[in-house]
Amino acid sequence: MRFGLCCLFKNEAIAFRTTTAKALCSLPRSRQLEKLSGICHSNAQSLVRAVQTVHSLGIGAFRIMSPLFPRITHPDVGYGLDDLPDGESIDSLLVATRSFARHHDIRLSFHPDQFVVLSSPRPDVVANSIRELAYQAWLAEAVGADVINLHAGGVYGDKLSALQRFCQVFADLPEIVRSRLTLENDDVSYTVSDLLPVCERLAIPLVYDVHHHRCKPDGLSVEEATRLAGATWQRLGREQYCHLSSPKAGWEGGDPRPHADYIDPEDMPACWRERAMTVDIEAKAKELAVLRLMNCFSGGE
DNA sequence: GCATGTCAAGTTGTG
DNA sequence: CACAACTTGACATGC
Repeated sequence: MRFGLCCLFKNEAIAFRTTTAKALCSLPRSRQLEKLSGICHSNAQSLVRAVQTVHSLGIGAFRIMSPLFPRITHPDVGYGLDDLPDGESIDSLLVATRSFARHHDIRLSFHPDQFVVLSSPRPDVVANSIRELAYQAWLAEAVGADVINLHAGGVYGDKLSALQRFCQVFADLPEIVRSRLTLENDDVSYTVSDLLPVCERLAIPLVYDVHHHRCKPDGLSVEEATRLAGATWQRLGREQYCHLSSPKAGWEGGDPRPHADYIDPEDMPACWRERAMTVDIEAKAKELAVLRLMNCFSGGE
């Protein structure tokens, strides 16, 4: 069992900077690139420190935040590493991240945010999504990340048509994207049962989020969903990936979807304990939540 | 200095 | 019909 941290730290002094398109637009291009170069260089340094810190804490996986290089695919202020004054230095920091992660077996992943929707009926939305995925895949290749995990997107009144569009778009994606793309069950629209046929058809893995499954059940037990999702990874010879979180307001009464600061050990499926798998911990207390959970199960492993 | 509103992008469900 | 929730800040602005 390998536990993973998502994007940020609570107590460690590791921060990721950003900027807005609006702020950049008020600058001439050369000043834009200087500003972006400073931010990207700082973030690449933070990424190296993040994987080092994760390793020293005994955590085995790290999800990299999508805007590591902010606004890089923006239509007006987008850029490439080559355009930045510190481009070469940034590139060497990515190489350093990759070699550290590989040497210490830190598994890296990406989770593009809600704007990346391959099933949308709107061609502009799909085109922007493909551009963003190409960027994340390039970055994934640079740092050695094996997973770019997506939700299936909207329903638009007809799930099967939406999934059909997803499959059509998938077929034309570049290989560096396709070889990393995974689908995750969400808490509103698509369950494990909905996604399994798509994953089988496209030969891509299914990331099983047990919290989403509990918010939107589909008749499968947690054990069945774990096993069926696991098979999509095993068939590719890859380690299974799952997500775990606890409801902020508890399972009774309020909305169970918002995430709590820490994981209630009760929410950890018993059938996961002895499994060879990566479990990303989605909790607001970040590395503190991962460490507390690891402590909880350290006797059992 | 410090508080507060704003930030590229999509979709759904709620008030 | 407008707006918050998804993940969660950090930045820019204005006092």
